[in-house]
Amino acid sequence: MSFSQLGLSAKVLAAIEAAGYKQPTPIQEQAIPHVLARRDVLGIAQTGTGKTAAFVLPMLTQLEQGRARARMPRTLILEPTRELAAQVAENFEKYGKNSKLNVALIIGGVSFDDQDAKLLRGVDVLIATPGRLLDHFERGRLLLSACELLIIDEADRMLDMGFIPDIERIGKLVPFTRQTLFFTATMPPEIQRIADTFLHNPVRVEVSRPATAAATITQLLCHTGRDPHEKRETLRRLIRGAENFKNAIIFCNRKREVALLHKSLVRHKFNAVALHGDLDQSARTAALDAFRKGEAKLLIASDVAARGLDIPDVSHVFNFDVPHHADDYVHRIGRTGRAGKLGTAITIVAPADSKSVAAIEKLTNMTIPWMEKSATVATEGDAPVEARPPREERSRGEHRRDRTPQPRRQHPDPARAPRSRPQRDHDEPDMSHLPAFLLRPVSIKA
DNA sequence: AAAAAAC
Repeated sequence: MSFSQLGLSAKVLAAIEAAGYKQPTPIQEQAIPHVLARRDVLGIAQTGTGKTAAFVLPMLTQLEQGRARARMPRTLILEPTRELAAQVAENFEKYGKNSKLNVALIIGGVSFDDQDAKLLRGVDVLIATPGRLLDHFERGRLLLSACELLIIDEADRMLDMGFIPDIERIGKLVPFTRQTLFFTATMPPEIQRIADTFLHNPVRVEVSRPATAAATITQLLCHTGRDPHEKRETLRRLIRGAENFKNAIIFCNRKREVALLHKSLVRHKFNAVALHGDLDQSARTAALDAFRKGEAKLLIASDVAARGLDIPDVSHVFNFDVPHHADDYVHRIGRTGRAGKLGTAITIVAPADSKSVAAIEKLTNMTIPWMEKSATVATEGDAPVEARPPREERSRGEHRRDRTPQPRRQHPDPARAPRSRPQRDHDEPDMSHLPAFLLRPVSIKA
């Protein structure tokens, strides 16, 4: 099957070829003809399946005819996060360079007036997060009565984030006669109910999880203590020892922890940027840009970056914290091993996390190996000596007395290891339980 | 338990 058989316009086919794509993915192959036939589509697909192009490409073909009127967008795409919205906008740039379409990105955290000016000029494609869209609507800067196509992307995530009331409200502002595309990764009952209210006689298109996800990602667990300093030390050791390292996303459960860890890594001369929802939008965009361009090797992030972000070449994902929700784990590690590339996902597990790990193993239906289990026992002399942290860090509540390094024996099952650790009589972590490949130092550009 | 999203 080739793109030329799907009914796309010549301009769009030329753009696809220029982008270097040869073959449609299963979701594109199944959805594009229905979208072009103006059917409603219920798409069940994860990110990484080519879902975005499955609606961008036929939209470009459809929109070649007709023209937008001031303040009346012709199509509307709703996304749960600002970064995802921006990413969809980039797709229109990429495939739409032969078309003269007006694309507007309507998200929070950036100038309202610039967006307003764009709306006034008339937009063919409006890509929005719900809050800012409703803001424009309430101020009377936007009418949805000429909108022919509504796309709800990442519906299950919108549900998680409590956006469904906003989405339902927006749905009522768009004419009943519109075409609707509804994408979700999972189909819990609540999402099914919402899909039923939004869609009329939809075609159901379902693709399995990208086979790439499980197969190309090496997953590992690494045991650590509960002390934050020790966790950070474990992380630094994992990064320095990572095999085939190119870059990494490091996930934390809390925004505060993202900021803290980012500071600490920068102090340790790592080339790191941070991304979470409390940063202003320019900082968020700058961080993501730097990471995408390879200027920053480490991206420390909250779950704002867990789903959908498409960075084709991430070699490692580290979970600094075990996610509380097992499906977040799946989304986080899916940031690596993309587009057929190999990836490694290492989760740092403190004693209190065993329940969360069990839930993840249940969901993924696999036992994730502990790094210790495949250990090649290294002698003390083999372990690289880690640079002593700079003074500032030691003075920030992380004082520890200098002690002679002592090898620590690993409990056979770290999840059941006694909670009270006998004594902390080493300044450097014990590396004797690590496989040899993790002990090889890797230099990271500062 | 937390993240995300509007001024």
